[in-house]
Order: sequence, then C-alpha cells, then structure tokens
Amino acid sequence: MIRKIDRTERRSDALSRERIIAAAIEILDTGGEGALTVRALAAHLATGSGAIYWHVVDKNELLAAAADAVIARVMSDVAGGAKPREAIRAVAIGVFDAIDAHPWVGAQLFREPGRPATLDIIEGIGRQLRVLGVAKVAQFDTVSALVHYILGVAGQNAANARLVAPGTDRSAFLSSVAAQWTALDPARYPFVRQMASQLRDHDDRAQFLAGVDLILAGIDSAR
Amino acid sequence: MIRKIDRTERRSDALSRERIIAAAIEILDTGGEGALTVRALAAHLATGSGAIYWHVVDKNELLAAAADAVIARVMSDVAGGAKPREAIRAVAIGVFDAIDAHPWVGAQLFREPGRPATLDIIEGIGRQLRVLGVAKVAQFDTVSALVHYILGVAGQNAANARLVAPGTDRSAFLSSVAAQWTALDPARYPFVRQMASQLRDHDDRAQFLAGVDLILAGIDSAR
DNA sequence: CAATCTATTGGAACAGCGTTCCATTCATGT
DNA sequence: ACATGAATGGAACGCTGTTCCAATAGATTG
Repeated sequence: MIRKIDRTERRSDALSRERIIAAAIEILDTGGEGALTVRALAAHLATGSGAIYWHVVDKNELLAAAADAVIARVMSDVAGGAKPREAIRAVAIGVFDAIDAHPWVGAQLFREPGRPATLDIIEGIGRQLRVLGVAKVAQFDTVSALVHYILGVAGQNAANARLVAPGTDRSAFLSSVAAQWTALDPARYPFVRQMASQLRDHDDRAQFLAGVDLILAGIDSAR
Repeated sequence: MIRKIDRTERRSDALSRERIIAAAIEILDTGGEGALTVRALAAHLATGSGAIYWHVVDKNELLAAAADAVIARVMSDVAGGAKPREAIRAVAIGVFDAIDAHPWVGAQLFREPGRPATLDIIEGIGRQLRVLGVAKVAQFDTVSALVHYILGVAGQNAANARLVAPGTDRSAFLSSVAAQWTALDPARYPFVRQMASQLRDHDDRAQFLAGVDLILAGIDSAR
C-alpha cells in the first residue's frame, strides 16, 4: 500500500505491476489466451518468474487486471452525455468492439464476475436506465438482462474467435459453419438448417445491436 | 463408425465412450471442473490414461460430450407441445436449471459454440419463434438474442457457483457480495450501490425469467 | 566513505497437468 | 492351436503455475 511513496524509482527499466500488466496485454493480443504463460511473460520482460510473482499474486489476478484495464478504458471513452438509449447502445457497442479486438477479455469477463470490469458495465448501463425512467423495482432485473445479454455475446464471440484458425478470414469461416448447419439432419434441425443461409453473410455487430434494441423495446413496452 | 456392430461385448467391465462420459459427469458434479483430470478419471474407472485416450480423442472433446449429454436430456424433457411462449420459457428454464445443477455445463456451453448442445437450444427456441409468428427476416436476430441471453446467464451463474466456497450457503454469499457493493465509492458507483439491497434477497431463477420475458415483450412489440 | 539493510531480482526446482508411446493382454476368427 | 488386431494400463515427455532462495541493487545509516 505504501510502496514507493516519496522514493525515486530505482532504475528506469524496473518492473512494476503496470509494466507487467501492459506486457501481458501485449502477449494476449498477439498470441491469444494460450500464449500468456509466466515463462513467456518473463522472457518478454527479460526477467525471471520469481520477479513477476513479487508484483502480482496470481496468474488469475493478472488476467483479471488486464481485462479490467481494457474495459475501464472503454467505459471512460463512452462516458459522454448522450440520450439514455444512445448511451446504452454506446456502452454495449463499446464492450462489443473491445472484445472483438481482444477476444481474451470476453473469456475473462465471464470467468470472474463481480470484478471492476463487470461493475463498470453495470454502472454505465444502470445509470441510463434510471434516466430512461425504468421503475425502481424493475431496475435490477432490467440491468441484469442487458448485462447478461452483453456478456453472453461477448463470451460467444470470444469463443468463436478462438475457433477461427488464425489464417482463415471471416467469410470463409462463416461459410464452413453454414455448410455444417446445412448438412444437419433435416428432421431434427429444421430451424437451424434454415438459418444457415442467413448465417453466411450476417454481421455480428449489427445482430448484437438488434438484440440490444429488442431488449430496449421490451423495456419500453413495460413502462 | 462400425465399431462393435454385431459383436458380443468383450467383458462386462469393459470401457466404452459412454462409461467414460458418465464417469466424467460424476466427477464434474462431485468435485467441480477442477476435479476432472485424466488421472482422476483413470482412477475412478480403475484403468490407465492410455485406455481412456483410446476411446476419447481429447479432454476437450470429453467435456463437450459430457455437456452435450446433459443438455440433450434437458431438451428432450421439455419437448412437449405447449404454447410457443410457454415452450420458450420451458427451454430457458430447463437450461437454467441444468446449469444450476451442473455448473461446469455453463462454462462448457460457453467455451465451444456450435456444438450439439448449443444447436439443440437454438433449434428448440427457433421453432417456437416461427410458431409465434416472428417475421422470417427477424428470426435469426431474435433467436440469437434469446440464446445469447440464456448462455450469458448460464455462464455467469456457473462462474458464481465456482466463486461460492463449497461450504457457504447462498444467502451468506449474497450478503457478502452486497456488503462489498455497498462499500464501493458512492461517487463512482451510485447505481451499483443502490442495487446492493435488492441483490441480497433476489431470486436468480426469477430474475432470469424476467429477462426472458423482457425479450419476449420486445419481440411482441416488434410484430 | 564504508557498512548495513531491505526491497527486488532471476532462475532452479517442484508438483501436477494433458498427452503419447508401447509392451502386454484378451477375445475372437481361422 | 494359432494368429490377429482391438483394447489396456502405466511409464515417460514436455509443459504449466507456483515456490523457494541465493544473489544483487540502491537507499539509509554510522
């Protein structure tokens, strides 16, 4: 807690929690979740594992801190004072885009609820619900629905990102999934098969927003 | 593919993919996700790891198959021909309860999209949307919203289940989380702090259904 | 300036994991 | 009775997160 207060730093290349988190984010972004090992991190920082563990308690904590950092940046970016509906859409899209850019954040948000990242999202959306005039008794259920939806898409997107072979492009991937869907048993999966054609050229981001709008419409109709 | 066709089984205690999956489910239910190791599984089945890998390609595949088995049972249970709204609620609640009983399924559903388990859920809900009269162009977005919401709650519930120390009961856990929320900075988290009191004695299942109803209301208003 | 002392470092060592390998066993078809 | 190939079980491999600890660096003290 009182570390480093009024003390000139020891050397310019000194380790610090911040530098470690930044390095972790870089590795995660470059190589995905699997690439973040303590050894890789140590090599990246030109140090040993013991030095890292002096600044960071756990690999879990490190991942959580990295995700918190990414989400905190997003939430401060969208803080502007737009109309409540637009503000909610902005928060949602901000989280969506952040996870699109850093799929590991999606998996992490999921694994550890109740952390700053999740709280920031709840807060950002909840405030707007008050402005929107959602009844007090309904606010908790409503924010819960929106946040769970956002996190659901987040996690699923992250999982998909993990599935796509690094080389292949998006439309090739979608086509192959659509082909699989089409090959399903027509008796058992009539609906899924019918969706296959729409899957091929749908836009994840637009579909995500359509879901947000659907929930917002539900909120309106309940008022 | 043609294994074991018209062949008497070799011995009564023979291994099989099915027995391995059943044992895995038992271990997962008893000890949680962390308890399923290949060694533990081998010990449970009184065999070696090599024998297991003869029947199962991967630990991932094993987990996926276990989750598929649990979800398939749920989906066949709720297959009944109720009215579409009720059928959708039944599917949702079925998945919710299954994940409440087997938290590891929640995590797994999440990690590997496009597997039978997820397809079953999409199919089960999608069919009802057609019956409900959702416009063809909107069906994909709508089923996506519902499924992502369900999976979002699923994953989050699973994560929470992992957080609750095995001994503690639910209300004690909720109280402690509520206390943490109350202790947050009032300037930064006014909304979250206000939710704390509702958190303490809310019902996850009811809240989940409220979310489903919110989305259903959104669907209605768009028709 | 020399001595001391503590915060920090880097790498060796440990236990446990998923997976592979392979000599051995078993039930069958000839 | 023999040969064959499916099935077994356990040793071994490479990797992981984490702990431990002797060595160091830089501020503080005498």
